[in-house]
Amino acid sequence: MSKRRISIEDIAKRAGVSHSTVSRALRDNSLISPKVREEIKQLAQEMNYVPNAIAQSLLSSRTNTIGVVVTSIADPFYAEVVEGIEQVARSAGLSVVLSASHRDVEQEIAAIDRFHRRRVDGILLTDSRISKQHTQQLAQIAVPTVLINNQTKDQSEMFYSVEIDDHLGARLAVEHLVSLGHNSIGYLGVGDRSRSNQHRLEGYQMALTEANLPQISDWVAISDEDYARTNDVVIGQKMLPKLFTTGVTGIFCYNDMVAVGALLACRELSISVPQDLSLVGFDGIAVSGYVTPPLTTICQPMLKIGSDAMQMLLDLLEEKSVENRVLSPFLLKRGTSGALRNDHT
Amino acid sequence: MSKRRISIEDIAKRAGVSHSTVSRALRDNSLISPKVREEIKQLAQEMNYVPNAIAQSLLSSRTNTIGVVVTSIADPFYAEVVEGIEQVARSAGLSVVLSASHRDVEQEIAAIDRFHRRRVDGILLTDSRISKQHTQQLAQIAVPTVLINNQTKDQSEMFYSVEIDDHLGARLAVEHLVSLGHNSIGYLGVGDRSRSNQHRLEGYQMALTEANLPQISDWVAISDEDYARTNDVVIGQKMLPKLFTTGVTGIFCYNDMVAVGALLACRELSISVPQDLSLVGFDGIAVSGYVTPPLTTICQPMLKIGSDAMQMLLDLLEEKSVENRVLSPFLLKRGTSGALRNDHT
DNA sequence: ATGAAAGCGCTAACAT
DNA sequence: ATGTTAGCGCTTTCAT
Repeated sequence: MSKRRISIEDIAKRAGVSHSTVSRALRDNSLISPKVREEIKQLAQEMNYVPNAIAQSLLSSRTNTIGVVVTSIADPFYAEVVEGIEQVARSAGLSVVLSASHRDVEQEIAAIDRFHRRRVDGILLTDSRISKQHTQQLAQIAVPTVLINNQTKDQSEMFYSVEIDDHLGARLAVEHLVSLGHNSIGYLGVGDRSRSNQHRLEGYQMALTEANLPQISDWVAISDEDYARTNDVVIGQKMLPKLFTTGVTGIFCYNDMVAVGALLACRELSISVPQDLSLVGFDGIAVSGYVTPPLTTICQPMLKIGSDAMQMLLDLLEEKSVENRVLSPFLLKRGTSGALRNDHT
Repeated sequence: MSKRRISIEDIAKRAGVSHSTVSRALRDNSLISPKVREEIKQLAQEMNYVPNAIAQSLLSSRTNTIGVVVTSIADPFYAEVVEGIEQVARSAGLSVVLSASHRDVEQEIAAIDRFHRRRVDGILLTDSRISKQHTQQLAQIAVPTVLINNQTKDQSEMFYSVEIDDHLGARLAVEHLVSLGHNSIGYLGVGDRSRSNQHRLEGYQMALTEANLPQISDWVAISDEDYARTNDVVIGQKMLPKLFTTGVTGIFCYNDMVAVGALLACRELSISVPQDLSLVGFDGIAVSGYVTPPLTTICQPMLKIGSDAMQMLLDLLEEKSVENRVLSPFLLKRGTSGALRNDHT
């Protein structure tokens, strides 16, 4: 492994010209005579010259790189979002540096800090937990930043954002259950996602109110901090039994993984879905279509969330003005929701 | 968004010292008096100085960055592998640049080329399809490269590699079915994964031979190119009906997604699994545990594949000698495999 | 203990 | 049309 790579200088020597001539020839500068231009290009090819993007960056103060923070790379939801990000980024000639935060503010800050040192051109933060105090610290860095499904309540006025309409999604879920005749509808949520969980809970409550349905506190089950580190399927599995005993006939779950867990618990307990209990998830990740029965769920346009956010970042880089986006989820009716049985007590 | 960031020079001016003093102070050079060292550090803090890794890289010819190519970011298998990669990379202070190849050689080459321009310190290629001719082109670049589950048959002598023992995995799958009493065992494979599909098929055949079981060509179904772009679940779904009519009682599927597709097809056709048909998958991705019944599968240690490969890369960067690794998969017995029914024709 | 100067590989303004 | 020079931000000799 030779340490030094071929540089523009090396080519210049071999060609008997100055390094700037080489630079110009390689960049198709019109001032260079077509003849030498071709010669130099040919030579560069032969010498296996690969331009040094680091040196170019130092000069241009553009790295053509963006940083992306996800909670976990193996998270099927954000994997899909990142897929959307990467597609747009790549076609714009930008590389994606990926880092995982594991829903930990410290790790998130650390990742952002590494991005800054690397002088990324822009940053995309998913499920961000940076609070106001950190914001100040990050504010002066002055790198275009777009938040995707931001989880902090207070500020978004500093950064741009792309979000899903959690209120709407929750209402769609509950309204769907209501339309099937359910009137004892529960919510199975998670404790560690502050904002989205909060919004989905609010949407759930609003929908119940509008439908003139009762709200029983026992019908709302939010996993406590003990489960915060376990995965969502386990949360669903553990929480379902108790929630079911409250007599609910339909449950809106925080997300698909929780719903899958709930579904597994139902099988364990011989609760028939949707005959005994209807389940609605949220996200629309692939796995939701593979379980039995396939999950009725509120779909987020995952690829679009990613590509929209990335497009916003591109616009920001070109100093265009952009507007925050709130995308709408939609109901995908599948097998886990059904009409309320008449004989249900 | 101010264009110019705070530089070491700016701090130097404010501190009334030279920029090299600042550099030394910041790097804890022992020659600097403790007093000014602290003063300068303090000042840097106040001025929100963020060191420019680009400039450092230009000098050190080390970017502390590695490039990773995956087929698709949203692929649950490689997502898990990348998770393992990123964990090790991060704790070693390296950032991960991620790119998707979509199983296309051109895109793979393009990604590698971008990595080279960016002067990544090392490269990790998953499911690589680069053939011998490309290898030459890539050889002179001289960046430590580790292949993960490489798909090209010919060469690996140029690069290091971490692989799963596909032969072993296939044998484990078939032997499991044999041990359950099956003697008409089929293979459901995919057409576009040259090497791993080939190896799993070979392992299947070897295991059958060793068990003195018949090999009927109709029992081997490999999806043709038409399905190459569709996802694996669809492949399983489309291929199963015909394969089932050949009278097999057990099927070893190329991977979990194919097996999930096969399982969905079975439900469609009212084929009971495992009563009428046993199914074995490969990979051990999360979804395999969520379907009904949960999939019996051959597990690959995905996180370990990633972290081992990354560790190899780290060793390579430190000029240590490394050896290729072949990891062993293992059987996870779950619900889709069962004893052969006596009344089966 | 600190400053001055060179140089990493490149681009661009300024000669010629 | 091409060469010379400066400089991006940093580290590292080499002086002092």
